Order: sequence, then C-alpha cells, then structure tokens
Amino acid sequence: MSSRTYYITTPIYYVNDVPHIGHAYTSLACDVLARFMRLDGRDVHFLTGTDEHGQKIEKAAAAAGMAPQAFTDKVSQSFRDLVVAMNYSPDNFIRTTEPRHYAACQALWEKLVAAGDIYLGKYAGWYSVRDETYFVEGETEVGPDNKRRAISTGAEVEWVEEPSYFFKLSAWADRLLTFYEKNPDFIGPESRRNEVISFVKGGLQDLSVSRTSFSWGVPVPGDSKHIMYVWLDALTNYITECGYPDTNNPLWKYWPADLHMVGKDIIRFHCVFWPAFLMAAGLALPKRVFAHGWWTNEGQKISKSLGNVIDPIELAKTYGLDPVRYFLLREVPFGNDGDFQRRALIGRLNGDLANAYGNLCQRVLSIVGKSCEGKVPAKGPLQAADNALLDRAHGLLAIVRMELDEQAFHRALAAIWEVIADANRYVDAQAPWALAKTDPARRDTVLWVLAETIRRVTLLVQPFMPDSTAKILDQLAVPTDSRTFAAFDRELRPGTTLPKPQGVFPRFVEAAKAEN
RNA sequence: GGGCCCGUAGUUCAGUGGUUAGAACGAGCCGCUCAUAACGGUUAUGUCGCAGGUUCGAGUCCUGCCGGGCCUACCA
Repeated sequence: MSSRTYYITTPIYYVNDVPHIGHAYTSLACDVLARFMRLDGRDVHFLTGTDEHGQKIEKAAAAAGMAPQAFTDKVSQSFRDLVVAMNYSPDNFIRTTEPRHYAACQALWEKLVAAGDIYLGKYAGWYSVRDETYFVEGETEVGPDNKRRAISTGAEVEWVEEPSYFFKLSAWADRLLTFYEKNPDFIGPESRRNEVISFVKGGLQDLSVSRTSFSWGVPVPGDSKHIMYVWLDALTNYITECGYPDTNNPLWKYWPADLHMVGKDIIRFHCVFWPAFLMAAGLALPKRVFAHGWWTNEGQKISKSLGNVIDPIELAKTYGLDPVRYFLLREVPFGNDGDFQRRALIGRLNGDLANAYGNLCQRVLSIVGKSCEGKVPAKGPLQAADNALLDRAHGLLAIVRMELDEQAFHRALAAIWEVIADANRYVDAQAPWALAKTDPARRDTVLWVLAETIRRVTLLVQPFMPDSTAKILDQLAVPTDSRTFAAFDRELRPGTTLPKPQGVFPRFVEAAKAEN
C-alpha cells in the first residue's frame, strides 16, 4: 500500500525581485513541513518555482537588451540559488515559461470557457502609465488643478478601455461561502479566514483575465491577441506540476494540494480566485491555504527605499544557516507579523541553541566519552525520574505532529525545548559526575537516559536544522536509516562505539562583529 | 465611512467568569563544577490602556473613550 501523499507548495516567486527574507521565510516554513512529513512516512511532493510572465518582465528584459526568456533564465537562477543556500528540499522547481505550463494554462482556460464562465468584455479604468496599473474610481481623486491622480501613488491617471476576457467570479460568491463554511480549516490563521469571508460577503466583481497591451505571457486559446492574466497563469502552476490536464500523470495523485503556503498579501488570489477557477473547472480544491505575516527590521517597515532589506543568505553567513532557520520559526507565532531584531537572534542562538541544546549534548557526550570508553553506556534498571524524562521525550512526537498540523512551528519548538530544559535539570539532579565515585552503574544508566533523550529530541529537530542535527545524530552513532520517525522508538544500543563529541552550536560572540 | 483584532512584569507574550495574575528572556542572590563562564535553585518587579456597567465574583462579558494594527471601501 502506498503511503498517504502530502503536496505542499510555495507561491511561485516573481522574478522582478531579488530574493529577500520574505521569500526565504515562506519557503523555509514549507521546507520544515516537507521534511517533517517525509520523516513521518508521508509521500511528499514539495514544489517551489518562479513566476516569469507579465509586462514588467517584458519591459525589464527589453531594458536589459535581452529576450524575455533569456532574461528570466538569468533572474530565476537567483531563486534556485536561494534553495541551495537555505538548504530547502523541494522535489521540483517549476517555471511558468515551461511548455507544459502553457499547455496546462490553455487547457484550464478551455475548460472555463466550456463551463460558460468566461466571456469577452471590455476592461476599463483609470490607468496610470507611470505605475503601469489600473485604479478603480475610489482609488483616485481630482486635484485642485482638475487633474485626476491615484491617491496611493500620486501619479496622473487617464481613462483607458481595452477588450478583455472576464471570468464570472460574481457568480461564485455563494458557493465560495458555502465552501468556507463546510471547510473551516481551509484558511489559516483564523483572522485571515474572517477577512476573506468578509471580503466575499461584500460581493464579488467579475475578474478581468486577459490583457492585450503586451505579449509576454500565455496566449489565450483561439484569440492570440490576448495574453492570460498573470494570476490565472501563476496559480495554474500548482496543477501544471501534477500533469494537468493529463490526470493519468503519475504526479496527479498529489492533487489536491494539502497546503498552499502564502504571504498575507496574496491570500485573496489563493482563497477566492483560485478556488473559484478550480470549482468552475470541476477540479478538487486545495485542502488548506495558510497565510503568514511579514517581518519588520528592528521595528521598521522593510523597503528598498529605506535600504533595510534583509538578505537571508547574508544572515546565514554571519550567524550560521541552522540558527537562522531556527530563529525565524521560533521567535514569532507563525501567522503573526514579526520584528527582526539582531539581539533577539543572538539571544536565541546563544540561549536556546548554544547553552540549552548544544551544551546539553556536549556535557552529556563528553562524560560518556571520558567515562564510558566512548561507548553508549549500559542501561540498568530505570527509576521514576528516568521514566519521567523518557516519557516526556517520547510524548513529543505526538505534540509536534499536532502543532505542525496547524503550522504552529513556534509551539512545536517550544514543546521540544521544554524537554531540553527538563534534561538539563535532570543532569543537575542526578549529578553523574558524583555518581562516578559512588555508583558507576547508576551513572551509566543516567547517561543512557540522557543520550536517549537527546536522540529523540534531535530526531524531531531535524526538519528545522537538518545539518546540525545530522552532526548530533552522528555523535550518537544513530545509523542513517534509523533517523525517521519509524525509528523513533528504536532506542540507543549500549556498547555502540561513539565518535569523539564536538560542539555543534558555538556561541555567537559579539566581538566577532568588529573583525568584519 | 464600515468591519475585525490588539493594548497584561524592563522586554516578548500566556491567561474556559472563580483562591495570593503566569512563562520565557533580562536583573539580584545562592548552589554546582560534567559542559560551549554553560547548568540548577531562588527572589523581585504589574493602577491587567482609561471610565462606567452586568455579576456573589471581571484581566476575562457589555458600553463609551484613548492608543496601535489589519481588511475593505457608498457596502455586508
């Protein structure tokens, strides 16, 4: 019997931008879930990629004197570099410029036409040449000089009409609301769900889904003057990957997706437009969309003009990749906005990683190395304190599974670190260095309990910090085929030879900064 | 304009209407010495934004106000 599938996606990133902390954050959350599910025996498919169409790309390519395809080849590379730099584990990296994606988009389009949900109309609105966008009447105002401008940007706008195909979104409001009601877990977190429902209840307008003002995109079948709306194009990537329209494709088993991870800015596209397209096409809807929040930098909104953009790769270079991965998911309740503070990062690195977790491993393994001939110590009869600690470590799997099921990374990590704190207390209470003189057998049992606790904890930390945990498991001589959750109860075998222990999470010393 | 959320220790936050409001970090004191000067124990700090109201009892429910955020705009 094949195991249960788990299909998780990042948004496809628009190649107009260089990768920043926001992209890294979304992908990181997906990566941790993908890794966790793989360890938990699920048949995982983790997809990320780039969104490469649209007028901005077309113009940027022209400005660079390049063909659009050559241009996007080059720019999308930076996102593939991010995958490597951040140690993400996607099963594929999709690009909207792939031929199979054109085929999927056009097939979906034809399905929507056949369903009677697409019609030809006229797109009209106040267009700002400078901003390259349309504004609705309410977003503009007439100034004292009698000229109409966009309120948000101050740019002059003019009335423009162009033919456009429309999707009958207005007809889907009731069915969307019914769907939300029947699937309370479809949108997370709760606050976003309320917003989406409130938005849909407010009434939906038909959606313009084609443009004629540029040509870099997927042509509309049968009317190649029109290019598909970039969001219809982009969202389709999730089913392109599974082989759409070929439902015999081996990857089709992954649809519908278990989770679309998105930033809060694009929740409407994923929770309103996308389900409507899918329903109209007679396709299954994704099981869940989760919208996370945004980071500020030391209390300030991040923007290019302020020059306070956070480069995740730079961060990883300074503080280490795994500590950065840990910090991003531990510091802020996932779903909330968060403030990035260097001091907080260093605090987590030194407090949670170096002092609590790293030092626990080091203090235990170094005694084992010195006193137990570098072998997993003998396990004698267990006392109440031993069982209490082991039981807590054992119970973590169910807790972490439950928390990650709701994308509550911070709570999963908090629960794990409580056991790490318990283990440190247990070391002090048992004082194995004192037992060495009075009761060596008991000391061995205590050390075994500790090593076993570290093993269990470390198995669960793997999705968050893959490299560091691999080192710790190496130091415990856990075989590489015993690192999934199927081996969660496979206890350390006394007598197994251990390598010499080595610190995995060095403290970050502030002075190091001055050397740079 | 409408709607939603938030305001609790120095900081970040938990707190199904029910005893003396909690945790973590930070601070003070004590202990330990295996360990990455790490670990453990312990102490302290609060007009629970403000003002009313409901209740035997309110951080928790209701109303108003102040402050902050988010969504959306002639509309729930």
